Amino acid sequence: MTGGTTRRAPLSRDRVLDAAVALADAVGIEALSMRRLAQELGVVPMALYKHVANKDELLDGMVDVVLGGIDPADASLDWREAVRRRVLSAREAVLRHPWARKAIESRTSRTPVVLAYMDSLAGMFRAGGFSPDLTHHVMHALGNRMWGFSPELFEEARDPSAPASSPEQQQAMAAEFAERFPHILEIATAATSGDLSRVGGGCDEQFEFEFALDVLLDGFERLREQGWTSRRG
Amino acid sequence: MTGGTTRRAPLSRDRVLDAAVALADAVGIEALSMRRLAQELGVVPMALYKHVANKDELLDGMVDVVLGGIDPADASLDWREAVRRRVLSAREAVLRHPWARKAIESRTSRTPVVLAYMDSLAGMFRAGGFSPDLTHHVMHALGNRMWGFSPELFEEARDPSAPASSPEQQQAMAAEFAERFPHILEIATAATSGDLSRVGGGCDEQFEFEFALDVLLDGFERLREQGWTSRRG
DNA sequence: GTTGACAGGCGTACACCGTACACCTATGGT
DNA sequence: ACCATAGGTGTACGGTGTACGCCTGTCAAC
Repeated sequence: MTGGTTRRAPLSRDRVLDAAVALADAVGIEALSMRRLAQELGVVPMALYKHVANKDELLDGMVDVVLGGIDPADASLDWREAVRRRVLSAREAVLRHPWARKAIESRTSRTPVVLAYMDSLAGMFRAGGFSPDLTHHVMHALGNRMWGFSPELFEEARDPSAPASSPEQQQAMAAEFAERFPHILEIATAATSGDLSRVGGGCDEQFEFEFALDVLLDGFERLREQGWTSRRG
Repeated sequence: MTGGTTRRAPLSRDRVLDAAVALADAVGIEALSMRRLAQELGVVPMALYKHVANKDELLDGMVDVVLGGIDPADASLDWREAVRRRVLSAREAVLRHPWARKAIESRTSRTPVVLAYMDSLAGMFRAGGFSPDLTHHVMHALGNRMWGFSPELFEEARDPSAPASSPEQQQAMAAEFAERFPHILEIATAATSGDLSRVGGGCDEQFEFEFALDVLLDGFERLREQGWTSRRG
């Protein structure tokens, strides 16, 4: 008899990918191993290789899953709002998974999902009156902003396992920091409205992201109006 | 007697770091292991641990070595040219080592070298009349452009080990591509002045980089003139 | 039915990784 | 002359990705 305990549902590429995403969400990308993933699926490690060629392909697939969460394009909007929303939607999708950023950065392959996203973005510029030439360059300029992140420069990465230091040590370190990196201290102060106890609390990354995005979009708009072209030489 | 063969020069943190950089240059960052590095230095793997705490610290140190190649700041320039040169110098330093980009992206720690670079950049904005507030936001906006790269979206990553496909297959793939990603095809055509055989040859990454950088710098300049402030609420 | 191909899960094995721990030894200050 | 110590050694452990061969349940063709 086959019954008793219901037979485990058979694996599939999608099931493997979904489980990998869930596992990475739970334990982090660096703790995601083929063995651990197999265990999670109640299966022997080598079974996974019937569904993904190797770990790199697994990671590519996981990225595709994340990117699948990006909102579809809305054709009724003007180019600027359309691009803005799409990029911010990508950001949301990526930030839903803490590991996604690193995974996207480390992958270099262009899967069809990635190409489709880039294509729709390029289409928005074209529909908005951008020349193919200008579209090409602004796509480059958007760079990884397309994916909804840029390195979080001021992220403190407060290490909770760091050894606790005495107040005097902290004070000494703060003093040295102020001397060596006065400008960083200054802008950190500005960012926290002078409340230096909040420095570790981080800035409003969403605000910073939109700030940079809008500076770029403003610039693009101006270039478009001017009929900018790269004819160089 | 100690002579005969001259005794191997003793290790030091700097010697380890330099050897690691050279090895990564030669064999790539993913083939850089503690064991391989030790072998290169004619030493047993564990000997390295007297000079670096672990592999992560080794990578941090390597990044610092690379960043050491950035030109010093020139105080005689106006802010815009100063920032521009410094960022482009960082780009040069990073691109000298093919692995550096990935290494910088994967590290999250702020070593003193990194902080010093950020601080000098912030100082340029401040000296150019940017408020601490605006300086903070433009630093964020520069994002990884600070490090001289952004994801090379159109880099073909032509895999030479890819199986050769027949002309018919290639044609079929091209046709499918044109149908699924028409806008990408269009801007690729623009980028190569219509010579599609050059599509894989890549764009002028340096041009694209400076394009984006200048759009940002233009935007920053305008915000500065307007006395922009983030007082939000 | 019977058969045979085959998709998919299993087990073993290998080479490699980072690094903890104990040990040895040459060096230099006292 | 002493001994602490910095720095190189050797062994060992638990992890990794994955090549290779086997076994089994499913299903189409006869």
